[in-house]
Amino acid sequence: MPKQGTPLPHTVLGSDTPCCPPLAQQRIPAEVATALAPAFKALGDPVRLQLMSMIASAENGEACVCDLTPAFDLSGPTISHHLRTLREAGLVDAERRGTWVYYRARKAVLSQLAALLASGGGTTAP
Amino acid sequence: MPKQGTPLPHTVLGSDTPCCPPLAQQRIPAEVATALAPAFKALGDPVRLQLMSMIASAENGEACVCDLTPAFDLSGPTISHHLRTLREAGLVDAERRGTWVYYRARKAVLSQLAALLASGGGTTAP
DNA sequence: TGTCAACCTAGACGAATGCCGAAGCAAGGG
DNA sequence: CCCTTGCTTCGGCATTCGTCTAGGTTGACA
Repeated sequence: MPKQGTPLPHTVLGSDTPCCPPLAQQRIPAEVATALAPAFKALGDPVRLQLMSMIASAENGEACVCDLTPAFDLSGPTISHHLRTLREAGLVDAERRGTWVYYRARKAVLSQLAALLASGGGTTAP
Repeated sequence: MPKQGTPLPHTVLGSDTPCCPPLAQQRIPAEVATALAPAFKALGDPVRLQLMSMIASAENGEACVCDLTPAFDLSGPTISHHLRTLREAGLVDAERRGTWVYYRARKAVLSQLAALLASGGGTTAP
């Protein structure tokens, strides 16, 4: 294997995921839970949650790593690792353009997760 | 001291949490990320995600542990531990009624999380 | 009162996670 | 051509997580 063939891999949770009936409306099957849990787990860290927000709310829908890294008190490799986690959870896409690497949010997946958490019928009941 | 005075404690993420402007609309501050990440982390496990769904979609809005436990190939204490995690993340409430303990979903919190993930404006962008 | 059932807590252990520094690849100048 | 800059991967610790068995604590019932 010539070492570094593929530029940047993604994973899972594309469009083959069953998903989507609101969590509170119908008991979700084990398969769906197993497929979606990694996405929530990826969001279950303050740094990644901020990264996700910075990427998703960026001007052109994409953010450069060179803009993301200095926003934290963490080393470059650590940020890279968190971005990799987000990528492997299917929450973002990465693309290298010239010198820099840009990350882009997969809004469809975010919507999927939002729909799952949405209360379906009875919104709130204080 | 008779040891077990308080019945069952909850934690965090009640109504003091800032929250809510969609993640993709505006970069969320570190405090908010820190406050919300534990909730996502709690959902980042297949078992807890299923538990959450079973509780949230239960008939009367509440589910008995005695109904939850046999749905998994896990020991009772393990399920109890997962329920505790959900409780400490502020996602569910627990109440002991006679012999059984009932768990109830905090739909308001779920809605909060859903709103955060909702794409605000541009739903999907293939 | 004694006994049983339901559920939680405590302690332990392997596996995964978060962090870093050092090293490796890619692109763009001198 | 080499050298610098940007980002990722690699190898290592310290910490956290998921699971179990064992041992309470509470409530119901004979």
